[in-house]
Amino acid sequence: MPRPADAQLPAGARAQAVYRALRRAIIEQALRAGTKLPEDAIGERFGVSRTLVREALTRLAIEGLVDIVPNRGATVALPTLEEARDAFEVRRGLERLMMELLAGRLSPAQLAILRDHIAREDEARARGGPESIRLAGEFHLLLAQTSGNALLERYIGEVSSRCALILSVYGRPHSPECAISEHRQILAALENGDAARAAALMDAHLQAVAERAVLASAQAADIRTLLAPFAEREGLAPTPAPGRKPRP
Amino acid sequence: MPRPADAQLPAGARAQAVYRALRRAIIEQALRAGTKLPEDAIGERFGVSRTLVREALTRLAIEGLVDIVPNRGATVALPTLEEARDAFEVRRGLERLMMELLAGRLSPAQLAILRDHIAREDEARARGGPESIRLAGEFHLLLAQTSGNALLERYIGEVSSRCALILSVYGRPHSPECAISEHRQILAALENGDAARAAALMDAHLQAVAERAVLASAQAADIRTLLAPFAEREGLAPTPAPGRKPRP
DNA sequence: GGGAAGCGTATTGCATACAATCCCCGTCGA
DNA sequence: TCGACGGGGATTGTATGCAATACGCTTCCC
Repeated sequence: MPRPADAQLPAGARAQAVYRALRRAIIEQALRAGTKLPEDAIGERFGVSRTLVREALTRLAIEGLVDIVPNRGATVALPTLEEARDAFEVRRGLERLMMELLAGRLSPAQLAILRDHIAREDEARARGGPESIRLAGEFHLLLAQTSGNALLERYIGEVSSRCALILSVYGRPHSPECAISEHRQILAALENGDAARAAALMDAHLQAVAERAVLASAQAADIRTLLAPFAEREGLAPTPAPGRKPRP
Repeated sequence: MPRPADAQLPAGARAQAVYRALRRAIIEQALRAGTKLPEDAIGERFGVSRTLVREALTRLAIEGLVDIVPNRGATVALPTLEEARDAFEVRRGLERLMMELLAGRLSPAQLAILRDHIAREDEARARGGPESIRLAGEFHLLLAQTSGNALLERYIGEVSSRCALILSVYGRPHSPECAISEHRQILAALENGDAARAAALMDAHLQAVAERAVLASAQAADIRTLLAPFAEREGLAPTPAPGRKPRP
């Protein structure tokens, strides 16, 4: 049961609620990269003042999910290819560390939770839809939680969401980003306490995800695809749109 | 030349200025862990409204340099021993990654800058004073900048400042945190392109820093030392202070 | 017809006002 | 003497107002 709609949330929680709502909307691609995020409209929708919306947007900007240009407001971030590379590099470093911390230290209860999550990934994949993307990312976040290192958890969460955004820009639409079998293999290695193998698997896994998406688009000789993020960044639409209608 | 005092900074820059000022004050221990940070007083001192101060404090809270308790305001964070361990763990993961990225890729110009920085560390150490602490941390940040990975740079910066705060709580006062000779060795390994050796050196370096401080205090059987952060966190002073004077 | 300048509107940046909350401290009762 | 209770002051949480800036449109000139 979520919560009575008229109940006031405790102090400071409403800004965070806005933050989480926007964050999730971005990751699930309900708000596509480049979308403008006006403070008024968001505040109106959530029933809060611009102050709280600004706070949420600022946090998202720090995380790299939105771009804020002074006097011009916030938009859903459009990561460059360089930023994409950076994010995956850092992610690999963090997740390898995580494998070291986790290998051989998973309790049966933790194993059960992780296996259950993988099962839900399978379901979501079968059904299709945006949930699949989120769940795949959350597997990594769940591992981070299990590690017991709160800072690592925060960083993994940030970089994961950033990667999700990147995949939404450079990846093929709704393609299965994480091969779920790879998740299973990683979990097995962790269970066996084979830190080196887990790290190697994770490394390969992330490499594969990155390549399936970013490098794929970089290697695609199709100039239109390559230019897409730059065009959208400038607010340019492809030719089939002669006259822009502000709000359909 | 800094800037004419009456010149208005561009939009959005004043909040960042407050953020940087507070951040530096915390790292250099001008604001000790546990110190209260009232919005009014800070805003008055910097000539900005509470709005901007809040923005700065929020950012610092995200970074973990200040704690914000709803309705009770912000204080300079008092990291627990567990948070200290987490921070050093994550830092090791990030800096090992950084070594991989840097090994064998330093240009002569970059090498010169890094060597120059180490020289300045030596000077500051000789003179003593709080600058030494900041410079030691900035060596790592400088390496991150050199890596060309902006995200890594941000994370290393965050975790470094957090570690600096931790050392200010658990470390011996003004002890030389980073052995400068270790910085030299690391740089040499990077120059030679020996990624594995650089990573190992960095690992040992950070391990040493952590042990010189955190573990040292954890092993110290002196209960008073162990309890200090918890006491301060609760606003408790040791016995020699019978009546508290609010503002000397 | 194309481009530059000017105006009006929409939106942001920041400060401030008001309400809510908490803490300190004095008072009261056991 | 100790603890519970409650008022006053200080501080934060949030909304709103005003000024500044940028954008889109019209108009004007070449």
